[in-house]
Formats: sequence, structure tokens, C-alpha cells
Amino acid sequence: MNVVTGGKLKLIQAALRLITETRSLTSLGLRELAREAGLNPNTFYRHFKNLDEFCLQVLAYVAEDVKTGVRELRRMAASSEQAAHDTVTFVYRYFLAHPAAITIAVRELHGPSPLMRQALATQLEASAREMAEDILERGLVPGVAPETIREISDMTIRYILFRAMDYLEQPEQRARIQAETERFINRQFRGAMVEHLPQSELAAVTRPGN
Amino acid sequence: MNVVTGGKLKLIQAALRLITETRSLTSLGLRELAREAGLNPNTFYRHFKNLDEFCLQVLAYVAEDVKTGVRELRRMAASSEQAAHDTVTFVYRYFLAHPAAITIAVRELHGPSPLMRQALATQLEASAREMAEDILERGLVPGVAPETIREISDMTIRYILFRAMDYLEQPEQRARIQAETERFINRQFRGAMVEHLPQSELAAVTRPGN
DNA sequence: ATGGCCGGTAGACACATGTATACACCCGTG
DNA sequence: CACGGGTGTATACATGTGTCTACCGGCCAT
Repeated sequence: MNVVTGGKLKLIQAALRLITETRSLTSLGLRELAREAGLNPNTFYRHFKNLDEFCLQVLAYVAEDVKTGVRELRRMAASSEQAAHDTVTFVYRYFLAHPAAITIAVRELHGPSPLMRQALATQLEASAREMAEDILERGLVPGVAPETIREISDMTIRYILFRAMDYLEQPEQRARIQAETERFINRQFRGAMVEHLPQSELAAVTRPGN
Repeated sequence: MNVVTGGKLKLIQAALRLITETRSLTSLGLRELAREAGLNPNTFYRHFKNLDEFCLQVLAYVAEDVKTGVRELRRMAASSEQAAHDTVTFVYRYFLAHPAAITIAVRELHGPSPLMRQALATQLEASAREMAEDILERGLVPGVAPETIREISDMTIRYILFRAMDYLEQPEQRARIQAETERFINRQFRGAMVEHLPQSELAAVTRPGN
């Protein structure tokens, strides 16, 4: 267990605080961090070689946080019908309690630093794999190929990521965002179930009303 | 027609050049831009009040570019069966020729500047509305409510945005990314068509093989 | 021809930044 | 006790930045 303490922790937490304002991780400065942490600028060098290494460590720190969330989520079994709803509810509540995590993820996933992008892509891939595994084990979406489930999981993770950002920033829209997210997920999986049907046959099962 | 020339154009094009490297629009500096444009730093002030205004103007500049692309796209009628394929092919080819546009969009849509985010959200909303209109007019997805089409269009625009980034950066993966994009779009719309069916009925229409 | 404006330049200012070196303190080990 | 490593501090330097004021040439309309 790599527990972080002292000045190192102070600096990381300073970064998390600054990021929830309008900043991105890679744009933070060494002196800025030290100021926010109430430390001397040079203390930074006691703990990190340079800003790149710092960013990676902050990422690792929040990733650790998120992993415990995912573990909780997997323990929470849901019925097939309600799986999307319960999962989305849980995830958004979780991010509400850990705002810095998604802010970092969203900002850096497509940000200017290749280093961060690569590190985050790895994290997301792991999460997508885990999600796909879970869906397959619980047989939530019968008759769909595992690769397809994997593909949809990947997309869903990304979708949730940036919708979670909206969710944080627009408190009055939260119900709507959550509903849209659930619809998005259901559409993806339902779409996959009827993917191979020709357009004509598909139209037949669609009710005229609505 | 608000045609841009001279030093102003030089500065904007300098920004587009710098962005295709590993930079984001809002992180560019005034002197950096002038250097890249081969101008005196102070010339910047002849054309822009400050960096914020500059960013907005660059955004407007590329948005103009993209709009002409969308107009071309709408003139290109496609059959219902092939609509997704042809559209995606066109869009990715287009972005390949205008790499700065998507780079800016992707970086700033979730970037640290609220100003940019808001401006981009407006642009994307307009594009989504246009796409939904087009789909409705051509009756490509029968039996789905207009709001739903609107919602899916919005999501699709965003999806294409960041997949286009991957598309640019990973030349060897382009075929795969394009195929995934098409599957994504089809799944969304097909999912919407069977959205109201209960799980049991849905399972009935799904063939057991594959 | 002249006066004003537009675009571009030059120099200087106050400040912030990353980095390097050197110093001070605490605390556990020998 | 001494000492050495980990942690935090002070000072300093070179460089980069946004912004200000002043200057200069061309161009157009009066």
C-alpha cells in the first residue's frame, strides 16, 4: 500500500483543489502548486523530478480512488432490467463526491500532453474491460458477441466521463442528464441486439404508434 | 463576407500551425504566436484586444471552414441503407484535410476555459440540429420521435469529434475507427427504433446464431 | 499637400516561471 | 555522541510573459 503523506500529499491535494477551478492538470505550475499547498517552491523537487512525473502521480492517486469505487459498484448486483439505471445512479453519485477525478480525466483525455493521454487511455481501457466482463458474467445482454460488448463498454465509459462533467457543472440539469445517459446505454445495447436484422424486418417490429 | 487578410490572418494561421503540434488554443501565448507568424509581438494588439478575443476569432474562423463542409455534405444525398457509411466517410476525409479544426474543438470542448466551452457548445448544438433536420427530412429513421433523433444527433456529433482525433493520430487504425463509428451510429438509431419493446419481445426477434 | 488612420516596429516595465546551489532542521542508526 | 538522509527553506539567475508608450511608413480622403 503506497500511502502518501506530508508535503507530497499537500502538493497533490493542492493540484486537486486547483483543478476543480478552471484549470487543467498539465497547465499547473510548480510555484503555483507550492503556493496553494503553503510550501516553498523548491519543496516540489524533494518529491517529484519534474512536472510530468507529478502529473502522472496525481493521475495514479485519483485512479486509486476510482478503483475502489468500481469495486463497490461490482459488489452491487442489479437486475437486468434495472442495471443501467442503478449503475448510472451509482456512478454519478460517486463522481459527485470525487469531482477532481473526472475533471482530470475529461481535461487530459484529449488534452495536449501525449503522456497524460496515453496514461489515461490505459486506465479507461482497463475500466472498459472490467465493465464488459461484468456484463458478460451476468448475462445482461444475451445474443451479442463479446467484442461488441467490449466495444460498447468502451464507448459507454467515455460517454459517462464527459456527461459526468456536465452533471457536476449543471446541478439543475442532473435528472435530465441521468435520464439521457440511461437512454444512451440502453440504445447501444438494444441496437446491438438487432444489428444484424435488415432494415425491412426491423421496421416490422416497430409499432406505428409513438 | 468577412474575409481575413494580412497580419491578422498570419496570426490565426500561426495558431492553427501551433495547435496541430501538442498545444491547446487557450494555452498559446501572445509572443509565441507573433514569433510563429514572423511578426512583432505588439502587432497582436493591432488586431485583437486580448487572448480571449483572439481565441474566439480563431474559433469563428475554423467554424466558417466547417460550415462549408457541412453544406457540401448535405448536398450529397445518400440512400437510407448507406447513409451512415457515406456520411462518416465524407466527414473523416474532410477532417483529414482540416486537422486544426477538430484539434481545437476536441481540446477546448472540455478544456479549462468556460468561454471556449460555451462558444463550442453553441457551434455543436447548431450542427446537431442541422443533422437531425436532415435525418427527419429524408425520413431515414422512421418511427422515432424527433426529440430522440435530436438527442442521438447530438451524441453522434460529439462521438465523431473525438473519434476524428483518433482518426488523425492513428493512420494505421483508420479503417477500424471508421467501421466502429458506423456501427456506433447504426446501433444508436436501431436501438431507438426498438426502445419501447420489452426485453422479452426483443429477445424473440434476436436470432440465436451469432 | 496635408492630416489622420491603419498596420507594423522598438524598447522598456513589472512580474511569473523553472531550475540550481547552498543552508537549516529533525530524527533514526551507528 | 556524531552523522547522514529526508524534508523544508532562502536566495539567485536566466528566460518568458502581458502590457504600455512612443515611433514610423504608407495610403486615402480632404
